[in-house]
Amino acid sequence: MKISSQAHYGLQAAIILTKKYPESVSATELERLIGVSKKYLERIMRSLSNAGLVLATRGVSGGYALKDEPKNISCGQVIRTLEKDLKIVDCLGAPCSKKCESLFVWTKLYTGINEILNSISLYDATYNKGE
Amino acid sequence: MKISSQAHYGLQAAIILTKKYPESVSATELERLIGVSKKYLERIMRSLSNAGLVLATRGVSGGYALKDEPKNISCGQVIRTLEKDLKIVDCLGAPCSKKCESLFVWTKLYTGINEILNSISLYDATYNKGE
DNA sequence: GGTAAATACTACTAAAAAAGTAGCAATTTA
DNA sequence: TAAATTGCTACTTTTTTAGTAGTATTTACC
Repeated sequence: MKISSQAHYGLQAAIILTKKYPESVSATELERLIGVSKKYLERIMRSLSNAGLVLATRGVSGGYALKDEPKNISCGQVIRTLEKDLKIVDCLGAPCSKKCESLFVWTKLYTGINEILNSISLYDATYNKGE
Repeated sequence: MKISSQAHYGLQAAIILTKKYPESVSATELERLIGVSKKYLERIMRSLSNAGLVLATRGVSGGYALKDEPKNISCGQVIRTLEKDLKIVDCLGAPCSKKCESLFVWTKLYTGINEILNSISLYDATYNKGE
């Protein structure tokens, strides 16, 4: 029940992009700000780019920028992209062989987690911390 | 962000104990019902017993029984016991070295997960599935 | 046109965590 | 005393995660 380092770094990066929005930020700069290898961050950012949340620009003075306003992107979108859709148990899609009686609980938990993360926009995560 | 097999099996077992409450159920019978090795279940049940949620009785005709009424035990208690307190990121207790800006989100998520699981009693998990 | 700075992609390795097994000890009932 | 049960601990195997490395491609600027 741990958040992966990719989701952790990815959300940090998204918050950084929020602060710079609509400018773009290179992996080199993210490395400096977050303290993780550029190569690893590149892969994370590429996932966010493939998911359509981030716009990647190549070449000198390129980098990564949010593709939409920070109020229109949720933390859920970022985290689901980097965390295998947050399926907390395998039997959420296909029920356990041994008619898993606890499915009700996992479903409620899964739904709740998604609601929470969908309700926090990147803007909120960045600026409304006191709320 | 996966639930561990221990928490999964443990909740299934707790639901079985709920159905039999206040009778006790042996690991051998749990093995038959859940389809996982008795030895593994013993360890899981021992954790629940050590946590004070389950009463373990040794000897012939012994087994495991809920220590309190199913309405008074929450799924949160069961799952926190088997899932290292659900601390989804390490920096929940001690903040990241790199002043982790995403902590706000993880805190909200952590709180929400606990609220959900605390709000579902074993009774609910067993009988109120339609709700 | 060349060079430097940037992302894209894939394959690989190493470390950590989780899952599950095995064996023996202790307890209890009959 | 025997059988059925939980208690404990150490071990092994498997899976997952984390992180690295190398090469290709694109772009801006001189």
